[in-house]
Amino acid sequence: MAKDTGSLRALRRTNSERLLSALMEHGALHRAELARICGVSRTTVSTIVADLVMGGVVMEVVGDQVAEAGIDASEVDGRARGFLQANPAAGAAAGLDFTLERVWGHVTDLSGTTLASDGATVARDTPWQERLTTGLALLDELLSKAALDRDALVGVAIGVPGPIDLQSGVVGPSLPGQAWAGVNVSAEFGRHLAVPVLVGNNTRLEAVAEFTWGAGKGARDVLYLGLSTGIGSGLLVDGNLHHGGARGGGGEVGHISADPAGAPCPCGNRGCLVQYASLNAVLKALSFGDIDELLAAAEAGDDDTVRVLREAGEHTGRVLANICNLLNPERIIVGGELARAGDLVLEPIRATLRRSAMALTRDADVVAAELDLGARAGASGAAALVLRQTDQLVAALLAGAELKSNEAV
Amino acid sequence: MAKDTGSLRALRRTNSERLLSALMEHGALHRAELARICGVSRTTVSTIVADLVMGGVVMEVVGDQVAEAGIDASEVDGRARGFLQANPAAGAAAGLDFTLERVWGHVTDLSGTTLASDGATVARDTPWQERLTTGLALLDELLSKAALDRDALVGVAIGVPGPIDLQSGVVGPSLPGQAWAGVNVSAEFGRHLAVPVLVGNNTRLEAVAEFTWGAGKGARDVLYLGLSTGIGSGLLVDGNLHHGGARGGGGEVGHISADPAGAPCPCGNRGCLVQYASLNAVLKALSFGDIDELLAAAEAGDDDTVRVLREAGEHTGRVLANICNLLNPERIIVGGELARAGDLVLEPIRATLRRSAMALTRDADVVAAELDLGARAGASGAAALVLRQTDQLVAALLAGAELKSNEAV
DNA sequence: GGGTTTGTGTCAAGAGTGTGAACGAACTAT
DNA sequence: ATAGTTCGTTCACACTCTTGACACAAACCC
Repeated sequence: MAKDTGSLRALRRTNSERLLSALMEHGALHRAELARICGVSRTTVSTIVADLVMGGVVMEVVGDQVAEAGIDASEVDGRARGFLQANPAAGAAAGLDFTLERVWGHVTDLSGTTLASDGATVARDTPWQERLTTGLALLDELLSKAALDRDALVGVAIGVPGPIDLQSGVVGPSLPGQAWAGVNVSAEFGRHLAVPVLVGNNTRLEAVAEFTWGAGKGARDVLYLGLSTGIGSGLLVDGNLHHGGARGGGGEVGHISADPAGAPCPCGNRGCLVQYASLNAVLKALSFGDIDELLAAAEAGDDDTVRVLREAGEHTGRVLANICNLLNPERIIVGGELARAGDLVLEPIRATLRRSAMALTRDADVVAAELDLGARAGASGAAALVLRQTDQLVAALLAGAELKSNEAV
Repeated sequence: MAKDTGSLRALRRTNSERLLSALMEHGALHRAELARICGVSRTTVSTIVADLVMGGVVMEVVGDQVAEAGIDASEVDGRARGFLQANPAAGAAAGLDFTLERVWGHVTDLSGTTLASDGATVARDTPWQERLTTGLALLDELLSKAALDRDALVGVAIGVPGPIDLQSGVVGPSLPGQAWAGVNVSAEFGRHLAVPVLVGNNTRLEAVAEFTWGAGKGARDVLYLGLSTGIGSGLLVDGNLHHGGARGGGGEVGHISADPAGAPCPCGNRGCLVQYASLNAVLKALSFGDIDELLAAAEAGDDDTVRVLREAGEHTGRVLANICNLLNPERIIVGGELARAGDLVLEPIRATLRRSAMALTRDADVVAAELDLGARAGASGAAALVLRQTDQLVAALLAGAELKSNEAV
């Protein structure tokens, strides 16, 4: 089979893809509606759907599931519709998120439902080869928990610290001692996995998680800001994730200068935002040991704490105002540990933004991240990144379905 | 005809589009090569090409034109190839650029060759309705010069000052007295033109011109900076023109703050870049009347002039460093009148950028705009914008070709 | 309750598209 | 001049989608 040149087969594949994509996007549909959406005849829909059901990619919705899917079929005249939906269990997406001392793994089905999620700690000085095997072991463990094997995966995404060069795919240096620096993560994991491997920066993956399931849902121009040890960001431009620029070095909001007259930063600039609004900077200014002390003091209304958080927010707001004038996002999501301070940091951001940005760009919504800010966010974002690649995903599913239907015959 | 639902026709159309796109991208190809590139059989290529030739969209390259197209067919064995190329005369693209006191029009063929280009002046207080008729008259005049009629157009793009709201398509307010404020330019021109009408900000269109034909050729992540009366910009993200954000307010680099402690700006911010690096600001600081005086003094080596230009460059460089850390463009193009000062302003930009941006993002090329910086740039960019929409363009050509081939029968 | 309306899903006939194999054409190398 | 190579075209064939017709199922109308 698979004489793929055949452009008549390509037509059928194209139509199959359209049908499946429509089902994944709209949830559950009946054949006639599907035909209208995709611009093909009901006949064609029926024949293709029969194949897809045979391949296990699509399933008929029966009985209670109809109500569950939130369809009211009773409102209209005519024959009852046979509803169809993409089979969430036709495949799985996995994400692995490597931070300095931890690996977190996350496996979801195609609807984004979490099947398994867990983490493991690693020593700071662990070389990347060892991290890789640890990550793969974690992945296999999660898969077995979910009663799946690697064949079920439609893709895997890997989160690492630091920038990823767009052309070479190699991770660039960021912090000294970055374990993955100089490694082509996609290629290395590709040796062990038979599916596409995507790579992204940790913070950008958190952003993807928010775009997909959190505060960024439905928006097309979003900036996610991660106020953590460092300050990273993820950017959604017209519905597409920004790739990080020519050498993947983009998104470093933490080293945008909030004050050109400020203190020098190791990066070469002066008055970088990290000096005012990173978790480290705030803790240091208040001599707190960790975020919980900070939050306790904030809740108690400690003046110094409120002031430092306000100043952090104001500096952040000034930087955001500049970004708004450049890109005019419709929504700004603030995440990272410091976002747990809530309005104490968000309100100063909003006020400064409204004061400093231009009339047309200043009304961006500034909202807190919705997803849990723990270690899981990056890994779930990685899985989300896989699910976002609808095209590849659909193609993978169809290839798999073709195999299965052939086996069946 | 044109029962467009027919998905078999869709297949043929898809293949026709692929063939035509390949021809437009690669220049000139023979049938076998075309088949290899598009993944279809030579048979199919032959039949489709026959139709396209009939429709006038594609033409056979004969005689001297072969050498002209830069093909050496002699190097290989086998039968001589019949080369094909997209017919540049199969359609035309037009751009109209409205500035405060001028309209400029530009008409090109499909290869981007200028067919006609001219301008007209209008009074500052002319309402938009009158500007519209002036523009259309100019367009018709240019078309008649080029011996074309409106049917030949595959699209028109309009440049206006100010932001364009993404959802509504309405021009937002910018300068007081902006003639187009509140107008849906695309819809209004659409009443008079039977082709797609695109709308863009003046500066962004200059950027498109540079991306397409000037200093931005071949790059995928580019920032164009227009240092003129105001400071605007155009942004290319991974090969796509940035649309200006949620409300079209993006790109306002001039109101990014270069110094939070600087003087207040009417926009609400402090120390905006326009205060240091706009043409007006520089002229005012040196008490010059126009750009020519400035350039003369610069060439004469006047210390004050050199200093002010250096400071303008340094402020610009600081702002660009922040943008580089956010988006990591591979190339930055500096245009607008002030760019005529050349290295006197570019070198300080480069030096500041190298000092202030992060290691990975600081090596963006900073180059001067290549195209003439006169009134023509915006209009030619508008035409380029039309040519960039390859999909729509190809679709329009095929529709036209189908008509013509039917007429022929 | 029965007839009508509306809309769904499937079947057979028909039209259109792309492919593969085979063939003639044209050019290079020996 | 001959062999080898590649190109462009022709024809039978296989495949896909559509159209029109029909059976079916629910809701509406009287």
